[in-house]
Amino acid sequence: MRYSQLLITTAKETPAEAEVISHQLLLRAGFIRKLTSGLYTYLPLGLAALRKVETIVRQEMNRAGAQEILMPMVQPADLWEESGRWKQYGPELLRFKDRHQRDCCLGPTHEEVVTDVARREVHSYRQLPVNLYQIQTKFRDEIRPRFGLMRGREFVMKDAYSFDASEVGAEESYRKMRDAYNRIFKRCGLEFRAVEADSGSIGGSFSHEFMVLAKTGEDTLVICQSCDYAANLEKAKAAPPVKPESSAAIQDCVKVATPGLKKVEKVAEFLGLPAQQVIKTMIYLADGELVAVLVRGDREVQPVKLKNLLGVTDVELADDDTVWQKTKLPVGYIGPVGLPIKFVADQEVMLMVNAAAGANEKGFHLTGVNPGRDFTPALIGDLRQVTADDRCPLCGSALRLTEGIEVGHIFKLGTKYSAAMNATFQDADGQEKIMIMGCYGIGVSRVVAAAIEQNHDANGIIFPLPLAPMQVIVLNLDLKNAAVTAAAEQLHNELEAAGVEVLYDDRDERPGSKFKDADLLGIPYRVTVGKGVEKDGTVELRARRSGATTMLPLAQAAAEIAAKIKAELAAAGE
RNA sequence: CGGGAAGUGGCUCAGUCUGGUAGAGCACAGCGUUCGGGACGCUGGGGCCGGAGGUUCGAAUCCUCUCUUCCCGACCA
Repeated sequence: MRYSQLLITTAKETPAEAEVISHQLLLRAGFIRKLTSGLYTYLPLGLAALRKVETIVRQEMNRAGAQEILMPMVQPADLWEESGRWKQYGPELLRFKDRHQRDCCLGPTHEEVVTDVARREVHSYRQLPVNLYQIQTKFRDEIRPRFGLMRGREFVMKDAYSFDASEVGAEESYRKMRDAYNRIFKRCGLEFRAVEADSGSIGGSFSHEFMVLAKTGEDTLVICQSCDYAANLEKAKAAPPVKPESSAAIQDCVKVATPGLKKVEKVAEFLGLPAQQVIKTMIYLADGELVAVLVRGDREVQPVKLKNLLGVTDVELADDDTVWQKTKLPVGYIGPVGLPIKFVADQEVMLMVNAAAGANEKGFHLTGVNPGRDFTPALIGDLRQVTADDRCPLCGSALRLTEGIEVGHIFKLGTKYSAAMNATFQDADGQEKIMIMGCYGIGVSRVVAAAIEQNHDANGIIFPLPLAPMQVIVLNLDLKNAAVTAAAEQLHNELEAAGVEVLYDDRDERPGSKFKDADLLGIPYRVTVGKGVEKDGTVELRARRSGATTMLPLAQAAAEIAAKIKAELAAAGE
């Protein structure tokens, strides 16, 4: 490919609209252009990088036994009515009417359509298991698209769906996908972790997220320093609480005036107790109903855990006015003793002895509060957020918190959709049974952004070789010099003939501009053809990541580079 | 949707406070000098200053409304 004929404009300056590095570099390097909020055009090199990810994903999905199909992006409301999601799904689902006034939507995901495919096509256990996938543009009308390709409204996703005849089979399908995902992200050359995750609104019994480690990640991961435990902070289990030495005698409940002291720290200080001796009572709205949540004073409530314990679809912190209007309870002085609304407790709270808590009366707290004797929660569970000070729930070692970008998510769905939509098959025993499903997504376009977040320097992108839109860039430093130009053209041709993806910079630009652009684009190998060719017949090979340079004789250059690339891709798992 | 910021050639911005009819750098086109880490000179094309209304002799600038974009929160690949 000749640079002079490629549709690309690079920019020295960072566009004002881009905040994160991948967005900035994708724009500066001329890979993408914004149409409007959350919608991007992929220019040739941006598309080339996207295709690299698609190809790896496709190869590994096929290798894992999945079959590629392509489903419509426009979907009829009827199917969504069947699954119950027409009502459940929020405004993120873009709905519209066609000319016959039929309700439709743009597919944000394809459980409904694929389940419809399965129930029409699959009738016998002999046809199972089957795993169907597609690579397609999804549309989600995000509340706040941001960070360029990281969270667009339109994005390219690989979504796969497995159908099995039995639980055992479904678990096997899940395991296969998990293995495939590990291979995919390894082949992409990314540093990533598979973590235990919340299964969210898609529902189902368990799931893993694949996280690319990068500072700009929107998620926080909890990773064990010594064993394999890794989880999303939303889901990370707190190590089981240990019962403290109960040398102190059980005290009686005493009401103490604590005027103006609403914060746990203030109350603790006033009472001369550590914060962990205070019961913190938070009031949440769970699907619109007020629920109090008890955690130790030095802990934070993890809303996702709360949502799961309560079995509701949405929880949010209730504001003070709402609480007062509905219950006449003064926020800051609320506690479990005699609390008139439903309340639940973190498991740690149940081990507290002689704790302090709000008295449900403005300006007063109670001391000597003891769980069991003084209050009984409706539910008890792990509700608090894990911190860096916690220990691994599996092995007890230290934990590390780190940021990650979610690039893949796999779920064991069970029969949520197949039951609702009546996707059944006849089993070997002649019985009609419901298929067991799993679903598996990869944010293909997000992988491109994540790769850049993880691989860049002050000069631009540093693509891992398997994802690079071009593997080599050949710079002709002196177009007017016949010998140099002849050498550069020859190298370009030989590399292409050897199956290398090469961009030939034949622009009439000064060397400095060419070097800068080559760095910005992140092409892994750069070959500079300049005076050296005339002097001693050599060209300079430079690795983008390490900056290491080697001089190669022109005659062998193409063959050596081609071999190097082949070897490197093989090492990456191709 | 709540909170914050910003809209001026393709990009980065100045000009707005104190109204007088639009500028710089980059990019683009031409010519010349340059040529191994984003050169320089000259010339040129390109902007109804996001939109609508208002105030005024006169509005990029003041007022009102509106649209859009970006950032922080709840959702998610």
